Amino acid sequence: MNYWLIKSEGDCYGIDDLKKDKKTPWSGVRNFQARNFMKDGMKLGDKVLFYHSNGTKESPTGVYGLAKVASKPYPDDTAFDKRDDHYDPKSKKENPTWFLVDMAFVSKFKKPVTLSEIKFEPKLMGIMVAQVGSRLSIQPVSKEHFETILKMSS
DNA sequence: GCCAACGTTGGC
DNA sequence: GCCAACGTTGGC
Repeated sequence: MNYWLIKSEGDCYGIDDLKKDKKTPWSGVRNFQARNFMKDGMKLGDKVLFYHSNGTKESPTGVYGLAKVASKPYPDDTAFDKRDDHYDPKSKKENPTWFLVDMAFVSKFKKPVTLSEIKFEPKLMGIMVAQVGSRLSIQPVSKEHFETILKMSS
């Protein structure tokens, strides 16, 4: 079992959207490191922290809930679609550049674990998402860090 | 809205 | 293969 953190702009596609959809293809990732985590690292059933970036005062940046990996990796079709925001002419159907997995809703936290709380918690020292300039949209999380954040959410 | 940090591109 | 320029992310 591996643990992950995925980022989404909360007002673009947030935990409530995932709750409504129950399951969604995590499309549009156009970063090689993030792709490799989905393609080679993620296994069915892996647990995932759902993080909202670009928060506001009303809904601050932080972890809002839990998801899980709900498929094996498969090609990201949005890369083939000229009209899609994430169209990538270099990705060919016969040899796709971009892969994704499905994410399924697990739970929404009663209260989010905000980025400032994450930075303040000594047990979370070194967690990637709290590091300056950490822009990676899919990050591995240690079991200890994962469980600490879960505890902080209740 | 600003801007620092980062990944990617492309000229050489 | 280097590195400057550019576009994007994301915290504030």
